[in-house]
Amino acid sequence: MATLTQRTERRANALSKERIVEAAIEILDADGEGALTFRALAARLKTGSGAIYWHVADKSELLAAAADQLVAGLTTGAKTDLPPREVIRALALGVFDVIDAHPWIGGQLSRDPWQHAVLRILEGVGAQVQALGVPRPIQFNATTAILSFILGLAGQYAAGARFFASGSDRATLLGAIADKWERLDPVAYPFVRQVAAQLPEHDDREQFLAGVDLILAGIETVR
Amino acid sequence: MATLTQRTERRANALSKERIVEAAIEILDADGEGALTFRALAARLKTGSGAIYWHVADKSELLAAAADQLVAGLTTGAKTDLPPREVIRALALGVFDVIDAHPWIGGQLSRDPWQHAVLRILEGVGAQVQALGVPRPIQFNATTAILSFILGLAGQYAAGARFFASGSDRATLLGAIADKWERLDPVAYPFVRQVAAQLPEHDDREQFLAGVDLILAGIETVR
DNA sequence: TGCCTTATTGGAACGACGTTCCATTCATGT
DNA sequence: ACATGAATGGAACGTCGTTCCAATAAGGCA
Repeated sequence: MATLTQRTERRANALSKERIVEAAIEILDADGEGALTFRALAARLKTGSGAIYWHVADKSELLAAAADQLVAGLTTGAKTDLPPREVIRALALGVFDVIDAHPWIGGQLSRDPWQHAVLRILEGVGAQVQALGVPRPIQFNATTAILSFILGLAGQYAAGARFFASGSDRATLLGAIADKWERLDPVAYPFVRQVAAQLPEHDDREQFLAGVDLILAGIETVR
Repeated sequence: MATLTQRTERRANALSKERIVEAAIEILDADGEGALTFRALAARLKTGSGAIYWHVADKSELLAAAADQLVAGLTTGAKTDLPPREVIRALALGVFDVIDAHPWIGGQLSRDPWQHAVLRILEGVGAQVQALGVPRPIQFNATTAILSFILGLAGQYAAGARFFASGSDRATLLGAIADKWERLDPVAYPFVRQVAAQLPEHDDREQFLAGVDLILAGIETVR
């Protein structure tokens, strides 16, 4: 164990999984998903790409570790003094805000449902579903329904970030899509044409919360 | 227009977007997402990769076209003689089955929510939500809730396909994950530990349908 | 019929990526 | 001091999406 303590300080400014993940998050936040390469990472850490592989198995492990670090900040600080329903809403909104602040997480979460970060969300939601008084046989289904909804939105949000990153501002691009929707065939796409007007002005966060509430309302009908 | 007709037959066995998309789907179905490269596509079509770019802008357009072709088969044959609730269930199950049969579509749908294939699903669900008698202001939110859930599951299913493709059979791998879940810290992960046992034996399709029903139940509370 | 024009083709080449490899460095226990 | 092994850094490999361009082949036109 003395060996272990020494091992972490063998060199000043030693490389470590923590420092690598930290640098990865900085790159991802600053320049998006596409900017995270082992070359860019090595440059930022002033080392070679080979050295990184001594601490991290591959890129997917690195991304999973980066996502887990940010999701952990959500689930460990959860409050339990609120009613379950409110805890779920707060947790879901927390995930939304993390994705909003770090859009690359959206892609990462929806890409691999078995990473630890997703497990944290599953536990956070599941415990509250249980506390909600949902019968045990359907707790799993109810929880994964909420989780799937969250991950679905995560993916959409990440795609949005990729899209809006390219130059023009959000309102203009959404307006362009709304225009396209309005010019669709009225016979084949009546609904899409109708909601096109709401697209540029709708609030993602509000819409997300509405979805969570809808599922919660559904869960309460079987409680 | 004569020119146009001739253009399509200028050469025998001429390359076309249709033939390219068809070949892409064959590769994707046979060997999965990772197998679709322009080199593999060119080899199957007995041409060069450069020629493909004459008919298709880039890989994302190709994937979107492939996904759209399979989703179109679902939404165009939709029945309207059933109650809206049943049409939504049937449509959702249709999407599930397409993803089940072609797991690469799951990744593609969740990666880009603005592709035409997703628009088709949005229209299919939205029209029925409308028919369900949902008040107009919340039709958009209700529809995107269902859509997000479907896309979330799509992403998870695609990840599952990637995972299960690697060697071992599904039951064994799920059992291994369940084992890992059961060995988690009982204080931090009580819920996950409890549902671990259900993991290897649960039916994805049934769980998916349960989620759809949950959201539908929630929608009916605001109808 | 023979040329000319242009859409289309096929494959070489480019730059970037994840990953592997390995000679080198450096703190440590002897 | 010196041998050991963890850790490093950068070259090199194979593959990918994409670009580029010389070669081709099928009309229209003389």
